[in-house]
Amino acid sequence: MKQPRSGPSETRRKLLEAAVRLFSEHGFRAVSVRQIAAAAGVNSALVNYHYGSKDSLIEEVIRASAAGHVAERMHHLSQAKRRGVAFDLTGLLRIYLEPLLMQESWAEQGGTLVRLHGYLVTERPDLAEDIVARAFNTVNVAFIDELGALLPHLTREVIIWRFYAMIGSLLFFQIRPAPPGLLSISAGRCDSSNSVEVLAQLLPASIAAFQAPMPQAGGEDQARAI
Amino acid sequence: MKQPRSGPSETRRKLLEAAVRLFSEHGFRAVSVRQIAAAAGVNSALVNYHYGSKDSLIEEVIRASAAGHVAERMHHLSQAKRRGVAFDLTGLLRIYLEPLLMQESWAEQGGTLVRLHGYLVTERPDLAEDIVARAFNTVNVAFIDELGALLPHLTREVIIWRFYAMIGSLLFFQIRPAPPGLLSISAGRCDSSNSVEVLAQLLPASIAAFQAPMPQAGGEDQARAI
DNA sequence: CACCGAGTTAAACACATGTTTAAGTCTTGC
DNA sequence: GCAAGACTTAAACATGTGTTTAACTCGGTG
Repeated sequence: MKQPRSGPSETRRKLLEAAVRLFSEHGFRAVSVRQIAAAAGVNSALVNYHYGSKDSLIEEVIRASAAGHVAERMHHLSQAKRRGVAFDLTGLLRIYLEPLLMQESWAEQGGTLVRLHGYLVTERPDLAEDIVARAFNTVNVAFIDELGALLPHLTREVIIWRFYAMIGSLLFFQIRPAPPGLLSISAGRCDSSNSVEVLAQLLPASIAAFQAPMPQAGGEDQARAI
Repeated sequence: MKQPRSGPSETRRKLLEAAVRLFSEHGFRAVSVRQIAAAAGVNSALVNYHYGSKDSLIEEVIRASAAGHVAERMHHLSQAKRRGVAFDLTGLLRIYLEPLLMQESWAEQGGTLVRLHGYLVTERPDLAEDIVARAFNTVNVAFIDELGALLPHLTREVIIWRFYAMIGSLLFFQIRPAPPGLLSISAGRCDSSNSVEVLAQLLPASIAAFQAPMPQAGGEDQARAI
């Protein structure tokens, strides 16, 4: 009646899946190794056996979650470039944001990767710089390059500032449950768990933000003027 | 040679100060009661004696940190309204953002309150809705009202979406150390620990975002079009 | 068959956590 | 002076953490 010994690294996969789900729902610090093992239905010593340590598991979770998305977005980008299509700002930002919000490919529910990224950045800044650089820098640089080509009136620095501002908004909207106050202040009419709506709101605002003129040099003098 | 018994609730104050500093630097989950007591130079049982529990201390930390800022911003707002001055979008957003970034009044270093808010939202979503509502809703609603008066082409919902997008960017830039990739991609030229620079970058982009036209109705159809 | 080694298990380890306890100290008001 | 009570202390408590250990299972190979 016993299952045939589940093929090598069958439980490895189950552990990774459980870890992705739990980490993306509650963060890295709030989820224990034992909870992950329980969710995967295996002994808790196995995460150390298969992944060495919790930190290595975290690293692997991000790596595995990011790989598919990065590939997908790079593919869309090069495809759009080849066809010479979608190279207005709207098309470009859509290619960047849509996979992150809709998550058609890798996992079922949307936003998993974005939330993992957010938790990593806030809870494990010691790991974040390296992991994020490895996982996201290439795709981010590629999009920043394209943004630079479409926005010749901006320096690269300003583009980077605005790119990160957009990521910040995206991360904030992906917090679960909703960012506190969003629902109550809007009387329930702004629901950030509706990814389609988030995209519809974020896109035109981000486009306008990127199209804004250069900030005036010497922010010092400006900033004091209140 | 012993200090005269430090007045009642002298250590209460020391505990709160240490908690604000440590929580805002490392988050709520990463800082233990014992670390706070050690930083305050008192016995670790005293945080439970004076504050009841770690959760109550967290609540008090946010409440105490927010009180000064909220008052300051409401004061600036009503003052500007009375003088009929600064009521373009730039002036309004400056009144909102400047105290959060510069933090002239309550604490020395900038961004403390913003980081506390960010950690609360990501690490303690169970406490966040209530605490944030009590601490920030009045000032946020006040600013959203003024934004609505200045942006008659937008519905209130859209204003709320864009307001929260701005808060998300702000939170992201206040992460310490810098959001991973910001420094490396920009080769060190974008430094989010420079609050003056953050304000100079965030302000024109947010202004443009608020001035953007209404998003087209029926985001569904739009969003699928890739 | 014997055996190797990858996989799995329950138990233990060493330590950190938030909180409580019981005894103590000191200030204050009567 | 002395009792009431706010405050402080070291120690213990109960639980949870990541990780390690030693025994064990079992399929595949020489």
